[in-house]
Amino acid sequence: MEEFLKPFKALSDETRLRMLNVLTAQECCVCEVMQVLGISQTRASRNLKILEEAGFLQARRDGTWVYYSLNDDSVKNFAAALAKITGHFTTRSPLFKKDRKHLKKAKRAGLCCGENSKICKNLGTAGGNR
Amino acid sequence: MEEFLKPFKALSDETRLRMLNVLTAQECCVCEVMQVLGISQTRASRNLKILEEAGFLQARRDGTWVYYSLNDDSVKNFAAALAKITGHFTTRSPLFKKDRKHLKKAKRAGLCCGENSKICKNLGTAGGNR
DNA sequence: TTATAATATGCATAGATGCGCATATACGCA
DNA sequence: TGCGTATATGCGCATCTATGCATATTATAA
Repeated sequence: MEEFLKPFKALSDETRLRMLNVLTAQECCVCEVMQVLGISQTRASRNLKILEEAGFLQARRDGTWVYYSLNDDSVKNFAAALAKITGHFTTRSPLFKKDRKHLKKAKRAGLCCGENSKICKNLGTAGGNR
Repeated sequence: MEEFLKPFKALSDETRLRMLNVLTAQECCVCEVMQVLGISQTRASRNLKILEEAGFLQARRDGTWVYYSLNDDSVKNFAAALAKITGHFTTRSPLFKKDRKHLKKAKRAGLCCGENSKICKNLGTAGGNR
């Protein structure tokens, strides 16, 4: 997965949002999370890991237990970045930059609409590159 | 889908992030988006709609064309909410509130670990409610 | 070293998601 | 009213995701 997508994917799941909600209040071990949310051990462990790998959580081992806690800075930084989609994410992915370039070059008149509509259609069908 | 999940889901896709990136720069019709990103018409239309339904975009019809533009407030509000996961999202979903309650009631000692570990295991296997 | 508890992970599967194709709909114009 | 262009959508399929089950791994203590 594209690296910059990770945090977005991590947040797109109810279980994981519930986890953040709980961990915002206090650090918890896997065991506690699973009980508070009423979910299985596997589910707790896996989703905590996903949040950790996205940078939102940090893990701390204490004997047999692994305690997860919110990386508050990470959440705030991410939120701040999101607030100004422009620029920030652009610098993270060459694809984003390219899109911007395309946009600049394209004057609306020439881009689509009117006599160029065939280009439009061709593009539409040309795909297949899922 | 849970309503509060919508914006998160909407942001968890590369195509849609690219769209936001472009629409941040200027309002575009579907036709333009598909050409700038080099994607099919179907794909453009569908994903723009998803972003719109999540509240990030607004659509404006002008004759045959539908122009989409960034709802900047929406993005900023969402980002602000995300920055303080605590509280804000809690008020959006009863499930979130419930989790918090569980957490408060539970004293760490009694929650898991040690002699109560069986409860842990039972919970783990009890599931089946995917 | 062996037993036990907490956590992580390989594998299989049901459900969600993304997208192309074909087609429907919306709109302007003759 | 009929036609061309732009956009939306039903359907089907390939892929991704989340999860349970069984099992491995890590750590503690006897």
